[in-house]
Amino acid sequence: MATIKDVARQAGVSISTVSYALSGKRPVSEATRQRVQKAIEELEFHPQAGAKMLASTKTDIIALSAPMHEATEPIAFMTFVLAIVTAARRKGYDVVLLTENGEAAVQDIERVVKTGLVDGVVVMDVQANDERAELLRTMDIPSVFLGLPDNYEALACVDLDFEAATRLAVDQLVAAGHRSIAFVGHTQMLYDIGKNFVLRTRAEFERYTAELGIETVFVSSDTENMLAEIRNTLPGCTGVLLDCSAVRVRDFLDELSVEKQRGTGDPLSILTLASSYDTSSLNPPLDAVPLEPEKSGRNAVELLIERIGQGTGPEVHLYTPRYISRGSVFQLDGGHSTAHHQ
Amino acid sequence: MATIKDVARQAGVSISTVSYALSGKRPVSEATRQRVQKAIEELEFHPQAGAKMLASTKTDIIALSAPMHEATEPIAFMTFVLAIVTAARRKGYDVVLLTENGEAAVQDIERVVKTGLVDGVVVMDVQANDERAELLRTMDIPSVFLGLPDNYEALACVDLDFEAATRLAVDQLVAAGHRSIAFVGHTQMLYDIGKNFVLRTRAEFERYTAELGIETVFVSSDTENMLAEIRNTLPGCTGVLLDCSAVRVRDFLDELSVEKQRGTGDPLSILTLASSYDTSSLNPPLDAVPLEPEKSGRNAVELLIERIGQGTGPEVHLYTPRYISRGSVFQLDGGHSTAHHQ
DNA sequence: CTGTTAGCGCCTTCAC
DNA sequence: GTGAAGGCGCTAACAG
Repeated sequence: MATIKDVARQAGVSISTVSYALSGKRPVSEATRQRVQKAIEELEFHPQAGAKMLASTKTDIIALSAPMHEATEPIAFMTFVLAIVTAARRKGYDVVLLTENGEAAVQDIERVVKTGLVDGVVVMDVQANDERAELLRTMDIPSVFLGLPDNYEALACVDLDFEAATRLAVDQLVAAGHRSIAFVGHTQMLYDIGKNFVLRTRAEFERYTAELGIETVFVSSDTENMLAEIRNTLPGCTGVLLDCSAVRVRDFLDELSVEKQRGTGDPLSILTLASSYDTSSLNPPLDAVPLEPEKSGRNAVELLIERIGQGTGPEVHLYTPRYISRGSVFQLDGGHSTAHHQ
Repeated sequence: MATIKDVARQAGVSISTVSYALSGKRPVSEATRQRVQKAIEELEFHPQAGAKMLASTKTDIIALSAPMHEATEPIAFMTFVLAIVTAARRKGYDVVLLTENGEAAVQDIERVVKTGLVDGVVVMDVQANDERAELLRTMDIPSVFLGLPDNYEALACVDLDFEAATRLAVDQLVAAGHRSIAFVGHTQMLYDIGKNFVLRTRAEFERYTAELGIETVFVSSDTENMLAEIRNTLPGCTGVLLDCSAVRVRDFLDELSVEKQRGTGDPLSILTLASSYDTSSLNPPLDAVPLEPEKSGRNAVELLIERIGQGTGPEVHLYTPRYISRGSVFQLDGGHSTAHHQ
């Protein structure tokens, strides 16, 4: 295995020149940098990760705390992980994946940080009362939360502005003339374990619709026949906001299609909220206020790396929701589709 | 940050004694080991990953090559990743996740290996003609493939025993009285490019049914209407073995449901072979000889770690198939469901 | 712009 | 059963 010493000898320069040619932390003349480069290639030199870590306390590795549990949604999980790993690699970082949850997640983070394995931590699947927030607040290592814990003091977080997203969705329905709206939420378990954005979304829906004087009903996606439940509880309902898993969205559409075949039930305007899955290939394609995992994942990594370099203070980045129109929200009176927005 | 030196001083022993107390590579008297342990806790000592790597060329990290592409199935991906990370952590290893595919996947593996970041590599989503096989064959680092590439010479692989799985599936149908069985295979392309397990499964089906004197027909899942093809070619057919993609399984069930509504066609016993997807939530739920990601993922990691320790030769581990009964295979004569197996 | 050199923290061979 | 000491390969002062 070739070492930096071999490269130095081969290129006829000193060890430090090789090091600086590699890191760019000191100017190196073009001529010598070329000779160094040539030697590196000839010897197939690869800087040893361990030696670099030891000497510089930089590892070029970040930890991704992605706790997995019963309620983990495969598509969202995969999309986030892919976005984060891809963004990290683009910046020259590798990712160690931590999948434990609860107390074990805390211990894993503690371990990789204290042993100096990682330069920073990305926290996925943030709970309202997340134990990892308390840990990282006191831990003197850069971290970024993908989601907003209740107490986000002294933390860096990036998240969709769920309140704004909820209002945006409601606004679309209201603009189309709807005054009686159903909200299909997540499973009861998610509310119980205190998953933050799930709670915030539902709360904002209720607050905002009340403010607008809209009639509403909440249906959790544990409900066997969600549509029937809506029809029974809120007979005048004309719009539905889906804030649940991709699977249950599909189930809901199935129920709707059965209803349509039977010829019962008035048409419903439908849109999905905070969807991390693709709503364009559903039948019918659905309007959406998407979660955009790729975007937030990338943002989180970039923010983290910025902080690894400079170590700035706490900051919460709530990104503005976007509305994607696919024709599943209809004007209530005229029966026309709403204008298409971006 | 406490170093091993601090621990040594605090415990009143030498540095090497601390090191050996930690690694257990040399006997240490119970008394001193306790003093060392106490000092470690008091100082909150955490061995530095980089220093350990440099000195020992052991990293306690493995790479997981889990290429992600358009066709990646979220559930299978998540299940495999979880199984692998969990198994690795249990053995004291961290996992760096590599998500690139194609040539970039090869380069990523090369990089983490050459820089000495990892002690071994687990290869997921193995293709018939996988570029990573060629790389790792020549790479002098322990690796384990989750799946069998065409050329598995000099490699360690863990996979389902597809021959045994095929026989198990056939046995179930035969035990239920079926003597005329259809085999719905993969697309013709997969057979043409010579994908290993696909060929072996089909070949074993034909060999074994011939041995048992069973009447059969093979239908590739390229066939437009698979069911009609079976009805035409093998009118007496009473059992179907599905060895194709989840999508085509669903299509087949749809064809069957149409047939049932028309009232034509005798009932068929159905079961899936080597399914990595959930067959319990299909309609109807299907008997299965599953692929079992959790099990093979764990096996792969354990085999890898064994090889990191001892570096043995190539080996192919084919694990024994399991039969899951969900009532989709009926007793031919009495019309009773078969006994439920584990 | 380049070279010299002292560590980084731990492992491990050698001596006792 | 324990200690002493020489690296592992690289980074980053310090010195020109």
